[in-house]
Amino acid sequence: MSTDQAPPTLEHVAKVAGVSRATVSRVVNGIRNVDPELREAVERAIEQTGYVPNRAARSLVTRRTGAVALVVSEPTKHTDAFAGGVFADPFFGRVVSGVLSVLGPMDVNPVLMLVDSEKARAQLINRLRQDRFDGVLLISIDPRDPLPAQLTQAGVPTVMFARPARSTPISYVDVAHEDGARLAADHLVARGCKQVATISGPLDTPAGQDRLSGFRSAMARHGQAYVPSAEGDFTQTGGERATEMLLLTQPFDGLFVANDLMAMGALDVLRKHGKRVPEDVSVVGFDDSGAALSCRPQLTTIRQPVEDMAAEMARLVVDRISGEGQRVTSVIFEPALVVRGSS
Amino acid sequence: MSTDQAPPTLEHVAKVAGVSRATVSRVVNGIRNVDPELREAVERAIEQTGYVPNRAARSLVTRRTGAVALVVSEPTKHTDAFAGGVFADPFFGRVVSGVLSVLGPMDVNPVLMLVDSEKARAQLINRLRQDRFDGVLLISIDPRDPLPAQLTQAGVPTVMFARPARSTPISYVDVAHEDGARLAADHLVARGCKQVATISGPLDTPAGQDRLSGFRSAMARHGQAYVPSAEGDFTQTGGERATEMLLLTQPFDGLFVANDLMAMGALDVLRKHGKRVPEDVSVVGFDDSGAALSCRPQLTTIRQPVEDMAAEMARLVVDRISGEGQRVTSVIFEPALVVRGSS
DNA sequence: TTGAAAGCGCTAACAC
DNA sequence: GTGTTAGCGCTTTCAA
Repeated sequence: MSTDQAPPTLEHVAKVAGVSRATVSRVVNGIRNVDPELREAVERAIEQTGYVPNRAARSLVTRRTGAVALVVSEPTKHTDAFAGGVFADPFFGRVVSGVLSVLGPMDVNPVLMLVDSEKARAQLINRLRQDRFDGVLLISIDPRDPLPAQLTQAGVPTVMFARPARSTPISYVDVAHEDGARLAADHLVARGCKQVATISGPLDTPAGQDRLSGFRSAMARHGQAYVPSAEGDFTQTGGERATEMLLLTQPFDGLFVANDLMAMGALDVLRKHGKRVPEDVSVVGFDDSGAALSCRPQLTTIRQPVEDMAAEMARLVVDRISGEGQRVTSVIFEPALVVRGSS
Repeated sequence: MSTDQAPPTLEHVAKVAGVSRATVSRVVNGIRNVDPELREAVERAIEQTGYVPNRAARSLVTRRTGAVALVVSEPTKHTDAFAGGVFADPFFGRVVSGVLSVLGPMDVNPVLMLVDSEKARAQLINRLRQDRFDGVLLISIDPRDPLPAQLTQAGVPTVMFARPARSTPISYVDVAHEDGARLAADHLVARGCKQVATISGPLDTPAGQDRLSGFRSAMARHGQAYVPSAEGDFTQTGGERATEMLLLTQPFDGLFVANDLMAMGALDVLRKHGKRVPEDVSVVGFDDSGAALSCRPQLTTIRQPVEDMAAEMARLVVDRISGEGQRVTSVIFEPALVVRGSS
């Protein structure tokens, strides 16, 4: 009855069932060529002993660990983890939630790793060489991140969340940024906006580029040839600064902001300048993050199905690991307009 | 030059260095009794071959995996992962960040697990019996969660984030809830509030209880014998409802809300009822979560050093695993008042 | 269809 | 101090 008794082994089960280790192994691994009677005997023995296979022993021979790494790759260490950092963003939790929803039931658990330095990157590569992970789920922030290319080259099954900035033969899931931007444009026009402007994300990121170009071309189709824009950095302060800039140039009655965090900043600045939202300026954000709900007025925004995307990302690695999905694949999700108070 | 060449083994290194496997093993594991010259030769050979120890092989013999589980234990599966769920809360990311800050450098990586059903719980216990984790970091939401007791009983080194509702001999980190509540009380009184009220958390949770009782006793010391209160559930809507209730009873010019999310809801309802914050009612929240910054006015709140707490939690498991910290321990952190616009 | 036996790469006695 | 050796628990040829 002691707690730290040695757990039952294959050998153990074999003895109880009166068969060889090999047979037990076959049953455990669901290999067909086993006499039904023996199979049943083995199953009873497993039940009886409470046998659970030892993963270390198994992966020593199979060279598979049944583990995938969930890697967050950030350019530099953020000193204040609270203010900066992906982790502070609820987005991270949503990814985790989506990933867990598919991996959990498969008995695969993601191992969390933060890569925020050269050293950490080397360590990750090492870990992979130790056979510690069968695959990698990668969230990369920095557009100049060498990690996607390194993982591809190392031959590690990898799937990214969002298309890498540098063109790389790697699988990823993403949202149709242009379509989202178009939804925003259509909505603003439908609300009667005559003169719209936009705050873009960093233009060295795919999301920054695509949301801007998508918005511009949609507005062009609506007859507005020129859309004033200011580049932001996806942070609240960045959104504030960009709004100030925009306010200096031309008047506008509609504003598309490339993410919710910046949109929050925009809301503040607009209020400070005596502009009422949505009466004077209609605002649309992007993401549908928690921020969209916590500001006043609540944000009309473009929803990214983050959990679904993360779930798909997990499915893709699992497929690649099992050898089913050999080719590099991308899965693009459609965003949706969520109308709230800001427009 | 092929990518999938078999990685170098101990044997390999031993041959290159001209010593036995045992010696290489000693060097790798930093055991002292090795001739400096040989040690150097071995180190060169390791460098040269690019050797990295195989964790599976190692843990097969040591019965240690060098992995800890980061378990989030929720009562039931939340259908809408976005709205509900711990993961949507930025708090989760902050915990992850803190945990990673100590585990990362130690080459230990947390394995993420969500326990939201009986089945998942059984699976976790199984995983532990497979020797897959050396320790567990547990975030438990439900006050009736049997997991803390189960892990204790199973003899797994476990450290919890926040004191368990059911008294259990288990290690944990927590914040001094009463002290935080006292800070809030002192602040409200200092701001000139004459009649304060409070919205508590669920009274079946330690946080709910302690913040309420701490606030009440601090107010008693300030001469306010009775503090009207309404019980909330730590959600924004819960905060709204509780505020409505409170507004029906007696007037108040100061309000302590047991967490920021509920405080946000309170802000909305107060505004709706024509109460200005902080002119008519001073509001203080608890947590200093992202929500505190994203509402208007920004929340004066009691800051929990979540990252530090999480980091300490990680240190505690590591100590317990290495056998240094054998006794059940608790580490309590002091909260701090953060003054912003709401009071 | 089943069993015997050879390792997977490592650590830890134990002998030298 | 160093090497030899016996496993850790499992999968997987290879014979039977």
